[in-house]
Amino acid sequence: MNTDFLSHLNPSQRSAVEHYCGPMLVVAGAGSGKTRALTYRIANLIRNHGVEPDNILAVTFTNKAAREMRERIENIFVQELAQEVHGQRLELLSEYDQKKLRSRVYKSTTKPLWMGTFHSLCGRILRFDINKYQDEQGRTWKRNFSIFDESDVQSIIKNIVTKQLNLDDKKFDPRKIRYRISNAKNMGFTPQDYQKANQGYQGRVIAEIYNEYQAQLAANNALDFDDLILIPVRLFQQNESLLGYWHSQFHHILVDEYQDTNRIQYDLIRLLTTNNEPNKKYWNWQGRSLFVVGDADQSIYSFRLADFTILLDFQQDFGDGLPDDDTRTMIKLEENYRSHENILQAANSLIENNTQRIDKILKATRGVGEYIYLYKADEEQLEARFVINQIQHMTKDNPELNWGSFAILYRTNAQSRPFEDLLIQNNIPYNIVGGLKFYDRKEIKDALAYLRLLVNPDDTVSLLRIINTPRRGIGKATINSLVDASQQLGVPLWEIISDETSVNTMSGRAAKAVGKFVNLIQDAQAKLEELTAAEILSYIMENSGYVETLKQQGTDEADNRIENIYELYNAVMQFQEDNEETSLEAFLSSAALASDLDNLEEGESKVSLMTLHSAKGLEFPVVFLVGVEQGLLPHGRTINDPLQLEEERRLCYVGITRAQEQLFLTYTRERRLWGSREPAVASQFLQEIPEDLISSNIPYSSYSRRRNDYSERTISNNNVTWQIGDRVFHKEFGEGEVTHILNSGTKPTLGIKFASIKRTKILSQNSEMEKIE
DNA sequence: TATGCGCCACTTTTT
DNA sequence: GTGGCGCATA
Repeated sequence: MNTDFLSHLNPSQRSAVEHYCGPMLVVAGAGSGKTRALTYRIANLIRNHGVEPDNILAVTFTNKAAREMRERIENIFVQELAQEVHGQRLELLSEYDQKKLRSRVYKSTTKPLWMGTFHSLCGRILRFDINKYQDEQGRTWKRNFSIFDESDVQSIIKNIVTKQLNLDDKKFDPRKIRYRISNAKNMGFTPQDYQKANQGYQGRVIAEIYNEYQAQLAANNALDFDDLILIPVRLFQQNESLLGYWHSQFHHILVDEYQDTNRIQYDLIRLLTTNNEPNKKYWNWQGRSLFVVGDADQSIYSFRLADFTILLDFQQDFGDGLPDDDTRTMIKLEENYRSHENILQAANSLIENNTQRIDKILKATRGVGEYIYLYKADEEQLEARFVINQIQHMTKDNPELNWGSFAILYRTNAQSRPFEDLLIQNNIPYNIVGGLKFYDRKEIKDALAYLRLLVNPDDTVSLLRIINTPRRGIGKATINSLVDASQQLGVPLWEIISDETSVNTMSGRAAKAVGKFVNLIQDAQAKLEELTAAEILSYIMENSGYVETLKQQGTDEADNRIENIYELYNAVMQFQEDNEETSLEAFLSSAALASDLDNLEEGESKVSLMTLHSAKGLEFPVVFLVGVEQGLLPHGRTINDPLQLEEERRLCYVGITRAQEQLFLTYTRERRLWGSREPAVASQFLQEIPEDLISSNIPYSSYSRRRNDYSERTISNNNVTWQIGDRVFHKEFGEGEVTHILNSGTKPTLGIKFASIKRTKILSQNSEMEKIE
């Protein structure tokens, strides 16, 4: 058995990769090579244990991560095949031979893998089996279901609140209700469950809205994001033989970013792993494994009910039934291959302030590196000016850096604007993740609505979106009477308008317009079999007059929209090239689940701008973490809740650990919020980073300024006065010397160098330590 | 029936 | 500062 390809893994990575059957938790710190462990594990299962690729289920956090992992696995096998078939390295082969080998590996190995996000994988399962599902009210769905996006969902809920139930949308804010419903689904609650758990008027009303919302989803033959996971779980709970089928399909299950799974995702994994085995500890691991990778310190999605205690409980949940031995079912990866030591020390010191964590320390492998630079700007425009200046100078002086080496990370999307403005002014190419997504643009949503309607005529939301777009003389009055008819008969709107007798009851002009629209859709539907998805798109955009109407407008905006539609056409073409399953339906699913991050191309020479959440899993040579201020990071909404504050700290930790070579932290004196200027205060997190790691002598800046704003010489608390140089005795760490005094937060804090530990400790003064006089 | 203007709330993070 | 929505007007 050839295991050569595992030779460049470190011992911990290697034992994770070579673990065969049974449960395994890999606690993988930032930059410790967890993606590598996952990819090599999958390759190893196939290569050395003869596991069939389609018996492997691998859950990633983004579509992009899935794509990258697939490529990496493909490379491993293609390289090996090159040796085997041609006796030389892949790079030395002709392009034709390389392509041939790739396509062989793709067909036999990477394509059959079940790899993707929870949402995309569940979507795939539902395309097979959703017709077997019935909810507690007897509602059913068909396999050509639509996936509604957030704005579709918002407008449905708003409509239920204000129109159907005549409620005050101040008291019942549709956004908040949407959030409640989403949470309920992520807990696995039906409307009835929700009402049981939330007694009283509020609970009753929300349960009623939730119920009506479900009814409308069913009427549209549509699902929301949460349903994609909730419905498979319910389906598996109600249909034993179906669960049995999928359980025996997936022999080896891998879950990345396990700290950010929520209850319903956990339920799904548990069902698939154990076949709904009631025993608390699952034991039947013959030929099976569950391999999860995560880092509780990087759990940043609790707002969508991610719960890192699921990770902490893994060994209890999936113990192998043998006497407890932590090391058999857990491996820690603590060696960091990404960042310089200064950066890691800053990250370690920061995260040590959290109480909710497994103790884990990142060990540096890459040398000390430069100081972390801290910069205070007068206001956010100057903060942006500073960052862009640094980027320009650094690229000029360091040939190894290009625009793609830099990332600007922030807490909220709204902070991106000043950076974007300056990047545009200075002709610096950039990629921004978030903001207005491609698939959220009006013209793209319109085009997709046409396509959705073709595939799923029950999708009334899409139908209403485009029935009079472009204008074709079907006015409000006409639409209202048709909608009334469909509601009275309990029949989808499309059935009403495509039925001749009901159209005949309308005025001649309206009837003619509706008839023409129905013909347009039916003609396109008739072509679904013979034309490709891309051809259908261009057919419908042409024959509906959509593009023509834009052309007539002749404005820049209209031209832009036309270009975006071509862009969509290109996206469909690309999809057809990349995937075996090229149906319109498959394209629509992937478009609905596409995230902005998926378009971020690595290797492009562009500065990256994104939120800290989006940056998870990425790395950059130079990182600017901007807006490190109280109210922003930690965010103002979290400051009063200790648990949420810890999550903000983890978010800051994620930001810091993205940096490979160089980290800049910036904040401002004053920031514009909703038009008015507000004074800003340095983030409390800055005080948790040892001062000797930080410098304010910024390399390329005339703005450099001494950093003494929050460093005092003495501090008094509980009648004890501390100054730098004082000796202390600490219960746990022993003797040490005060090296820093930090005094701008709520609690006075000391930096202390203990003889017993290498790093400077940042501690608030408490009973655990005494001053030695 | 289409357009345009003014008002409101909005900013936490996303598959 | 801005995007979506409702109302008034031609």
